Amino acid sequence: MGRKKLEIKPIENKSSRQVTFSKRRNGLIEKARQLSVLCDASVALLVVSASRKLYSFSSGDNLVKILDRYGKQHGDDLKALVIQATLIFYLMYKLEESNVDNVSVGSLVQLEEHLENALSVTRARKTELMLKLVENLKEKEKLLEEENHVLASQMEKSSLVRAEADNMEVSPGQISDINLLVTLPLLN
Amino acid sequence: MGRKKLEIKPIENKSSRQVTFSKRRNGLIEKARQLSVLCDASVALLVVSASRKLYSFSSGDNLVKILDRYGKQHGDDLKALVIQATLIFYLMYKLEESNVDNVSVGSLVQLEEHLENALSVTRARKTELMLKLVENLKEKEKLLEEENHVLASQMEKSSLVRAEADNMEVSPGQISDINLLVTLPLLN
DNA sequence: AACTATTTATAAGA
DNA sequence: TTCTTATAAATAGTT
Repeated sequence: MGRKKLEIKPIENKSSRQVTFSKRRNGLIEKARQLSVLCDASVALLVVSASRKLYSFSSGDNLVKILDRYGKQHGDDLKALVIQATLIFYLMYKLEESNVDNVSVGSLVQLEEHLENALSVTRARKTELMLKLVENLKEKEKLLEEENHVLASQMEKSSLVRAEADNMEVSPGQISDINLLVTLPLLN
Repeated sequence: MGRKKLEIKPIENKSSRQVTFSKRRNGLIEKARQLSVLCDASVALLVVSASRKLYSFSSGDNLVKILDRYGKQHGDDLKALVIQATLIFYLMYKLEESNVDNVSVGSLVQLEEHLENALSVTRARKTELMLKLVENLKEKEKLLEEENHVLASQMEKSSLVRAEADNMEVSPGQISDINLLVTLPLLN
């Protein structure tokens, strides 16, 4: 929306990229603010420029509450992780916003609690996944061993059949289907 | 931008609020995407509706790298906390994005590491703040004790002065400045 | 979900 | 950066 239609692809010219960034960043933050006010929504926005400057917006205190409720409503572990993380993000945003010297011990204690929670959820999830992984591997191992066993016994049979074939004339009809099935994989 | 100018204040009507939320949320996410593409910026956006549904956007993998570099450039503890949190937020967003069953043990191990880092930074910061707090309190205590001491000795002097005044006639010139200074606070 | 009259955002220029 | 302005884009109210 300007004098010309702009394709959405990286802007090559450095100075016009800088100008566009400045304008659109402001626009985006304003839009985020409007959405939160108009629709009673909680919005957290984080923008990092190419030159590594950090810009952010977050709607009021109710975010923590809403996310907390959201977390309770959705029992899923992984979602809970996201909620935890978002809480932490939000808390830290608040910490950054306030003056460094005004950071209360209380907020840090709260933050520590959130981190510990997130950590324990993460560990539980990791353990669960690893147990599943080990189980799967054991099952695979078992199947492979069985297959091996079958193959070995079939190989034995097959060599017997070959030995017989070396020693005597056999009509085609006498070669069993089983022996065919076994010998085919052995060709690979 | 519509048939009428809309004031930026909470929309009362439930259904039009819902419709506006849906439209503007999509618009916001699209704008976030455009900014990240046009200007080589990293953007993370999180929206929680009044009905507690979660919508989010995050630009590509480079966010982790950029934030990491940003963190190194800005040594400040508190900023580092924000970076850590943002990393966690980003990681968890990525986790949510991928299918639950596809979450690798590796990502969770990585996440655990990040959480542990954030936790230790938080603890260090908390300890530091508490030590400062204790120091400040001790200093205050010391000052108050000194003040008390001075006041007590002055009270003693003052009562002596009063006793003298009760027992003898004194000309105005004989009341020393020191005694005046002492007696004035005692009037409060 | 579409439509469309308006408002709003913004690209280019200064 | 900041302002201006022509134009593109978003969207409020309507169907």
